[in-house]
Amino acid sequence: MRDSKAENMPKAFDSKSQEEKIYKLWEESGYFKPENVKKYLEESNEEIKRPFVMTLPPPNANGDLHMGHTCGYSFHDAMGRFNRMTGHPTLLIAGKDHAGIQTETVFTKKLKAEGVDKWELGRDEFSKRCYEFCLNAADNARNQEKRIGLSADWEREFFTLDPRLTAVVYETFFMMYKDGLIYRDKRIINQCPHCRTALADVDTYHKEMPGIFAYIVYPFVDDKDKKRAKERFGVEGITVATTRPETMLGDTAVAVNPKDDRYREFIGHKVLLPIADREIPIIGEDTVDIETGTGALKVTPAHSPVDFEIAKRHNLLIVNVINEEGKMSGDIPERFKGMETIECSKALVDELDKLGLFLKIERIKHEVAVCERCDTPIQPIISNQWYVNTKPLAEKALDALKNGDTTVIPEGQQKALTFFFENIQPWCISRQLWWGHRIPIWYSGSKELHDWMRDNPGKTTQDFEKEVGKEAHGSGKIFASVEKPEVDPDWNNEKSLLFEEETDVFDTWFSSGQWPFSTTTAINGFDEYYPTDVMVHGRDILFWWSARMMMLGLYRTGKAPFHTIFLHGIINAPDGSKMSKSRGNTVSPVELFDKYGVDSLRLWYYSDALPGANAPLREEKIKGNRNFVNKIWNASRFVMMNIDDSEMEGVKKKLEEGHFEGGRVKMTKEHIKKVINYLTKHQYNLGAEEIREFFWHEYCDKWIEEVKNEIKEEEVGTEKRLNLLTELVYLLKENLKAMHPFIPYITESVWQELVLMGLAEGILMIEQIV
RNA sequence: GGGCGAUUAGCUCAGCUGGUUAGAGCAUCUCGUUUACACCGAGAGGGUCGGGGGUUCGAAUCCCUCAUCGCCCACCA
Repeated sequence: MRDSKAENMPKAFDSKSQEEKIYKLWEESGYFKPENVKKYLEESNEEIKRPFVMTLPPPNANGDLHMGHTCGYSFHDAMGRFNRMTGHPTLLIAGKDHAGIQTETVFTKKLKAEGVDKWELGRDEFSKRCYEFCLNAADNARNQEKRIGLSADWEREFFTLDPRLTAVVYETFFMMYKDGLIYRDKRIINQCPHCRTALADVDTYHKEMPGIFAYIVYPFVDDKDKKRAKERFGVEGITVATTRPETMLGDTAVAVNPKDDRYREFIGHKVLLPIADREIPIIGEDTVDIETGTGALKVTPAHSPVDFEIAKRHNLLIVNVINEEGKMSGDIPERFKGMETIECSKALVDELDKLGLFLKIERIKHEVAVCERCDTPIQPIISNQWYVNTKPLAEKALDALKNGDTTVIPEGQQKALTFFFENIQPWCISRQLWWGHRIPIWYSGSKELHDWMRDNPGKTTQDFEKEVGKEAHGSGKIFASVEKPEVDPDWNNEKSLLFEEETDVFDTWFSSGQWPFSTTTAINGFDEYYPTDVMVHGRDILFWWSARMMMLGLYRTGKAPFHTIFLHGIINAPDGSKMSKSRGNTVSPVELFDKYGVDSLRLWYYSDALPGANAPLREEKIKGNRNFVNKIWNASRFVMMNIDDSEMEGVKKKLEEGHFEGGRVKMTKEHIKKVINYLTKHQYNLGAEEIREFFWHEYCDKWIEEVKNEIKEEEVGTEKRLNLLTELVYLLKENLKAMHPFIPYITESVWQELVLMGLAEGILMIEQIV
């Protein structure tokens, strides 16, 4: 250990070595656990308030933290530390996310590099190895969380696939299934041909891409119609315009607006779908825009959500022509089968041109939905998936927002969330992946049988056998259960009973949407720690995450999972653009930790990453904060240095007696009151400004300078000197407490220096701000 | 198309429910200090608070309107 003399303190605050040392001290103190905080409060006769609890967003287990993560954790930690220092046994639950699609992709690549094929390995072994991979890889992210100073209870950290959480997630699923809130449905879904899975709407985003607008003639069947069309339109049919010619093979109608004079008389008549040679009707639909294209809309129910709705209204056939891989398939001419959609589009245009049915092509730019993970344009296809009926859940969430059980900061985002809940759509929760929580469903007979029975209401398993040509080995009913069911009461058949297990996994958000109650339940602390207090994350995942947590939390517990959603700002690149790996403009937080120290970065987050704001990275500001942190170090060093060895006992005694009054004390007390107020109201920018302003310009620039002059003339050991020095120490300690939630490392480092000199005790982290 | 937000000093931003000469950090300039700290101190310059209109004794703050920018949601044959 270093000599406790202040003269031996280094002239500049060495953040890196101190951070390591101090974090270890905190961790070993045990005060990251609420039980120990409680014990401490009891022993020191402090008031014990209700627990303060936050469940933290789990970052990807195999990734690095980015500037957004560390921003969030800076806010979590400030809230946690503030509450811990004001009488609340505080629990921060951290986690690591299994991150479905992303991890499956990464791990598959990793296996490949090792010469292992995922399909040969098989699903169970893959999952087992991937689980281990995640657990091992999690150290990296965890160390980065610790580095930012996060005072989480690491003994209660969770991996999102932890069996204890899975149990809760399954329980929720069974309840919802029983309540009819979860159902299987055949709808248009967003299929990512690359990831080969269904995606929820929120998992896609829109991107402007070049495209085509092709005009194609669908000739009339009836000669009279042909003649009339020829007179009117110059061609013997009705012309449709489309951006995706390949979908025409799945057309089952042409829709026109009944108000459209050009086409009204043809409603109910038939055209011949070229190439497919299928007669399809002209139907009247008010939703068709007369102005767009030719005013005649080709209807492809299987591959367009809008067309699907039209088809439902008009009882149209649904013809699937694109499969899960984005390739042409189904009831189409052989020559197109297996083609990529673009290839097929070209081939069709060529053929149509030869038939004289292709009029023209326009080059356009349009917004295309693409997969959030891989940027591949999504294919809308018809598919059987699992859904959550979100309507009733959203209503409860809306109530919670309206009656103030949950408040969103900033206010504008509360409106956005309200709007989201008011217009909520069914939530597709099944994903065709291996990595995740397998949906606990067993199909009696087979999945195919079940889906066929749903498609053909009123028909029997015998009909299935006849029409599909496969044997039925079950009733087609569904059993929600983790373990394979033993019997199917509806199966009284001499044929053997077989069960097929659902292979799909849950959307990650279905499990992470239960985070506040799944984690508190898993630590047997639900009664004590739920509902939690504040949920902190970036506003980019408000609908994905907090919205789901509210719905599922209210459903399971009847209580909103948190009273406040605090959405910190988004950190952008210095030029104001989004940080992204593909742009190559990301900055690693670790780099900034090393360069300026953690406290400096934290302080910058508090002042710039405000709710509702976009914060372009400003290194000069972080540098300025570094200077402030160093100022604290040196001011403290100076105070300590000025106490002569012979005066030490006197100062200690006066500190213990604790009679402090006068202008400086009064001002400091008012200052601390302000800081508490700012922290209570989540105004971290004002808090950060306040502590900086006060410590630097009041404590350092005025008071220390004044005292410096006043003691210059004094003999060592006089009462006046002792009083002045003791007051400075006292005020320093009070300031350190108030500053600790913002900049924990420097304040604790100084506190520990004071401890070495016998001017303070214990650990600052647990000191109570009065 | 719908929603949300922004526009204040050279730059990045504060400024809560309207109230004395509009603030901070960084940058710039002047002076000082080298036994707490040059990652320092004292001080200075710099803004008709996007335009226009209104409410008010009083508006950066409330209302209307226009302009520009950003984000989100939905759709696009």
